[in-house]
Amino acid sequence: MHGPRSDTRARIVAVALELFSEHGYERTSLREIADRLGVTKAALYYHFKTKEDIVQGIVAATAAPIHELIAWGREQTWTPEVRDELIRRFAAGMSERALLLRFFQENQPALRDLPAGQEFRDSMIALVRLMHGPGASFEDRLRAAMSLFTINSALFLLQQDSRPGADPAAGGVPVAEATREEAIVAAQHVALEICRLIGRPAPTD
Amino acid sequence: MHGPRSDTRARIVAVALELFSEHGYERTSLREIADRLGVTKAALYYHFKTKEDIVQGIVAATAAPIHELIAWGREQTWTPEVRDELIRRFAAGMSERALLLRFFQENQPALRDLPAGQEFRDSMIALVRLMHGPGASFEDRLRAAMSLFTINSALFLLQQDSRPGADPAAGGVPVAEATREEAIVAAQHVALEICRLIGRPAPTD
Amino acid sequence: MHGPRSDTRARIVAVALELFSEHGYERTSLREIADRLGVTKAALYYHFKTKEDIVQGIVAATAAPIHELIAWGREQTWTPEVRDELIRRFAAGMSERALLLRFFQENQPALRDLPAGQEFRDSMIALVRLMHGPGASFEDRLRAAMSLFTINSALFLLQQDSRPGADPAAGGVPVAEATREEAIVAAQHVALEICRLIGRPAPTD
Amino acid sequence: MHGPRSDTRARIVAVALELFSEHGYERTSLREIADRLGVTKAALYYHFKTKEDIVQGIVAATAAPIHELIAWGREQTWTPEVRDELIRRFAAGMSERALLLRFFQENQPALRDLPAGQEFRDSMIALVRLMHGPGASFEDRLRAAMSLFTINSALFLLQQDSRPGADPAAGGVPVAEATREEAIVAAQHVALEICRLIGRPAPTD
DNA sequence: GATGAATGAGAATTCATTCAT
DNA sequence: GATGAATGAATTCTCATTCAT
Repeated sequence: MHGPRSDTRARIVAVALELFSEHGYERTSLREIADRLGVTKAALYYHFKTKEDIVQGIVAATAAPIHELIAWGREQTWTPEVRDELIRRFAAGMSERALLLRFFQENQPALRDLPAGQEFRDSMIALVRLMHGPGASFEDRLRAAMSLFTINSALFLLQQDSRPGADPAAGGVPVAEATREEAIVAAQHVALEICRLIGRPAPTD
Repeated sequence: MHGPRSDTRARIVAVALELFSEHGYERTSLREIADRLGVTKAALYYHFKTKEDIVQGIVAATAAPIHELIAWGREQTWTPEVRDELIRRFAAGMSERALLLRFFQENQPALRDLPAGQEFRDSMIALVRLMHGPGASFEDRLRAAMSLFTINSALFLLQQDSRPGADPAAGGVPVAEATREEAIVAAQHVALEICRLIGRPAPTD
Repeated sequence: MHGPRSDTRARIVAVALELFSEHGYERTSLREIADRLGVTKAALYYHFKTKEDIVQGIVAATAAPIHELIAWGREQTWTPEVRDELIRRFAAGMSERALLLRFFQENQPALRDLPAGQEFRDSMIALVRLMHGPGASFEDRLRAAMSLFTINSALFLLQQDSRPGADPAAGGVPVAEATREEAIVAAQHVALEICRLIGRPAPTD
Repeated sequence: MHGPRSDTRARIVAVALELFSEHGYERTSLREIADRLGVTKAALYYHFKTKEDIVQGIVAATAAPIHELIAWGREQTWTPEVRDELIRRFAAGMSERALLLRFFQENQPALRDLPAGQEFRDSMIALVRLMHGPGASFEDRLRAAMSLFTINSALFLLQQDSRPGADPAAGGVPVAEATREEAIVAAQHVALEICRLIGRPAPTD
């Protein structure tokens, strides 16, 4: 082992993720990334072959926990407890992965054709399958998916609530302001609730 | 009445929505839109001041039902039945609005600064508020949001399942293939289930 | 006679001159002219074949007094008194022609190839010749030209003096603020002074 | 010393000034500049952020002598001799600055809003103030301005005289053809004459 | 006398990418 | 490990102009 491949490489990945998730992949130019790092565009090309390659780098640097989670899930025999544990573990790393999740959710068009994008979507699908177990109906697949998405959505909702421009009169009701920590706890609660609907008969509408 | 302002204008909106939702806002050039319509780029500029203005046109042409739904919701006094009815009505138009919803979900970075984007987000937030009623906790807001998102996500999930490249071995289990109609029914089921969690105490994890 | 060819035509000329002299020929689009008149671009094309044609229209509507002045000058036998009278008459109409003069001075690149531009320059040259009379040296031609330009420049200078952004410390001295009327009087004074230098031997530098 | 920042940068400035002063700022496209240099448009953007920025570059590369002249003038106590010396020094560099002066005189609309344009006008105003000294009347300011303009105008007049299209019959008199050198000498003569009018009582018209 | 709709040509600008040093 | 200089391809947008009605 010879330590990190290079400090700069890691810094590029970090800054790129930050800018991609904040302003979007297409709206972030390599110049912006280079500027923020205090290097030139050409330097980026020393570390990455293309802009798309930086995305690959981001995934490589961040996706390990999810792969581990999937690997773990595949070793287990499906039970409701395993299912709940999947959600808990998925929620556990959420805070660190928040940028990544946002990046993937909000940049689908750019990511659709990228290997990194495919890979990420496959991971999500794999997680969904692990959650609902074998032989599930479409309805159960949807429940499982929504349970996972809950984790992703909580921080998004939190952000909306604290958005300055938000129309306070909208809906006519005041809403509870939550902290980031409360949001994470709530996300896990709700996600568990939802995944426990799996296998239940649907309500009669 | 003087009929449609112009056929071309409406056709631009339709084609733009189609391309924007399929390939993304940034990846769709005005040339592509014009080509598909059999007109020149300059013709687009006769009808819309800027590319962003086309988005505004899309919203103006599509958002009416949602505004009506919000207006209806504001006239009602909140009850669980009203809440369920909101979901049903929201789900009702889903098929026609599928492109619009996808467009908004997958192009946040481009839409964030656009008036049309703000407006759409405000609409969603307003719906969330109408769903959970006054004095809701963050948890209940999250439940309401997830209930709405379920409608948006069902078609997304359906699409994944039928995606050619999908790794069949992923998760090790076969999944039920659903038709578009079944997906819509399932979406409403699950959305109702989730919104009925509103007000319940959270599970002990 | 059937009166003015059309009211709109005259209004186009007036508005165009105003905008051309304020923002420049190239920076003024036909849309701006049309908008300010409350008509469409296409309407302009009913009255004028091209944008350049509007310039021709401006000249046709404004240049008569200068042509008359030239005609008058050609009828006279040159004397210092005739020369002075040329300046006086040229200065007399200055206020009304201010926009036109400014337009021609500040838009040379656009006007260079236009017939209207040629014509205007020829008029100026003709006036210069009338001022210095036959057999003049280059120096005398320059004196005559500067005498004429003085009229053009006075309003320009006045405008600079009253410009808000003008650096008051520049040059370290306060300057006398003049009114428009004073400027016109001064212009004629100085122009006469200068044209009276014609025929004098040059100073030994 | 690290030599010229880049040869290309300087060549861009030179070619741009040439084309801007010959065909006008608006009528000169970046493609023309690039073509004449044998580079691509994008290369221009490597060296200058915008087209307007090239103008800034032109000024930066050419305005030093004028600034020095102003600085020198500010150090002197005003006397008629200082005033005359200002004109002489201004005239001295005229030949090299001819393009620049023409560019500024004939492209006012484009330059009006540019910092470079403001700066240039301020320089001219500053020179005028230095020429007439403290406590001048508007008339004296006008004399000072005309004296400076004489330098600018001489080459313009020369060019008119040698213009092929010039109507030889105009004014009915033949004119003395001058060489470029004679024009410069004449310009300084006449400019001095005019500036010596400063402080004189006006003629009775 | 005028409009609505459209075009063709071209402009400025941006960006990912390359490569010699 | 990195830079300076440059490119090629595209993009959004503007404008004078046309023409059927």
